[in-house]
Amino acid sequence: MPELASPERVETLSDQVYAELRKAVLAGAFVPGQRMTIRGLAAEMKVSATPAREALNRLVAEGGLEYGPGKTVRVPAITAAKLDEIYLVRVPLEGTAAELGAARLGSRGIAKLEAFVERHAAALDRGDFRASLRENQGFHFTLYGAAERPLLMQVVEAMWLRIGPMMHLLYPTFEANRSGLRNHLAAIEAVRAGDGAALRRIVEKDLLEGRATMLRALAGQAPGNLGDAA
Amino acid sequence: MPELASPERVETLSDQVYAELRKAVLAGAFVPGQRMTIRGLAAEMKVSATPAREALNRLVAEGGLEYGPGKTVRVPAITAAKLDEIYLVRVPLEGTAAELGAARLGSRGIAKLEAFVERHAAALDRGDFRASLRENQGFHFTLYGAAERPLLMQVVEAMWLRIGPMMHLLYPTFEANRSGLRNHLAAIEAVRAGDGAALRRIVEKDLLEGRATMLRALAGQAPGNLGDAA
DNA sequence: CAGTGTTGTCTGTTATAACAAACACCATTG
DNA sequence: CAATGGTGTTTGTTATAACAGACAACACTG
Repeated sequence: MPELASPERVETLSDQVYAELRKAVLAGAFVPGQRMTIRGLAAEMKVSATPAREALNRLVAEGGLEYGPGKTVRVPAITAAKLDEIYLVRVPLEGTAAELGAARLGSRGIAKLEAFVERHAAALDRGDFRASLRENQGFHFTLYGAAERPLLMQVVEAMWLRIGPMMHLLYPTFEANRSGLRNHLAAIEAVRAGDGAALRRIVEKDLLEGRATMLRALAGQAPGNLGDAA
Repeated sequence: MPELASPERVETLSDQVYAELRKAVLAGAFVPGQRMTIRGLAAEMKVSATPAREALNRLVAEGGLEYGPGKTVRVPAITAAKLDEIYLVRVPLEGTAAELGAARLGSRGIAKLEAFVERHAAALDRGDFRASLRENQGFHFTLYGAAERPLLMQVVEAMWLRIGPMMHLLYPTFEANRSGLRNHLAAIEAVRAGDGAALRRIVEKDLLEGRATMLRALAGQAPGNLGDAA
């Protein structure tokens, strides 16, 4: 037996299209209201309609995309109510994930968190917004991932997927990002101190500040909202 | 214009198969470890492979089914760790949903809850286990649904979907169901009193008692577990 | 009798074609 | 010039066929 590599797990075309699409949504690559077509996606990814359709439907089932009028698929529009609801779920779950994760992060894990904070700061310094989002995301997911609770993680990721398209709202607000950075530093301190309750409070604060920033941006610059509110 | 009926919302075959399958999983109609094939489902529902495959994949994306070795689809197996994780999510979210729902239930809503409790009791009295599960589910979903938070509801439903296949574990334990009934009565009292905090505590108690019952049943009668733990 | 190779069936995957509905555009008509 | 009709294109939906891999059974061979 020359190779021990995974005997299962064949990456199907559907999986690849889905993964690509998901990554794009998570990174905020699409603007809310944007319509996506099966054949359009298929052509772009050089596959037939079947895998494209499947990837689209899978993402809709997960909540990253939604059905518009008829059966067109589009990037969900933003409303304050939806944003509130997302945080209604995020706050308790990510608080829990952080607490559980902190207990399992070794010094190795803490070092990874510090590296994320460092790159996050650097990205902000050079004004690279996309990179700062990526590092922010990496920090959170590393912390939560240490909890090794796949279901919890899956639900949290589903929430981030919905937040993705809202990210473009934050482009102008670098101060909020700076504040997030400070929260991350405080979180690392709490992890070091082994103070789970404090960590939860800090994570909640971090999330709620982000929520406030988004709500402000939403109220400010989106009187004519993109996409339908349905 | 002779008819004002919904001009959108065409129920596709995929939707129908999906809805049917989802209902079955939620009702605990499948035993964990059971394998399902695309063509088998297609034949049973008298459709071609395409809608069957789509329904299956949609349910997998939602977490109600899972991929086994290769790419076979099966009903997820039960482990204590998974059960714990489900409740890690359920407890805070359903507590929140209950609190929000209670504030919006009118006397009309309270009457509906009472009706569920009454039918629940009747089902237990005549030993109709399936009906008792249905009434229990109806009680919870009515309470949560009043909150009118579709996203919160969606996440909660996804959790119930995973619990569905475990329901058969509870067949013998009618006492636990009786206890659940008492919790529901207490919940109605808390709703009447407008005491959200108390309601949350009662809901949490209800859930954790159910969790304990399931863990006990799992430890007792499943040394040789069905399906793979993967 | 044990082992091995072959074959047939069943699996999911993917591309494709036929279909109906929705939509937009454009020409024709009032 | 405005309204209306038709037409062609694009949409998602579904069935189907071709395909490759997995698996089991069975027969053949040692």
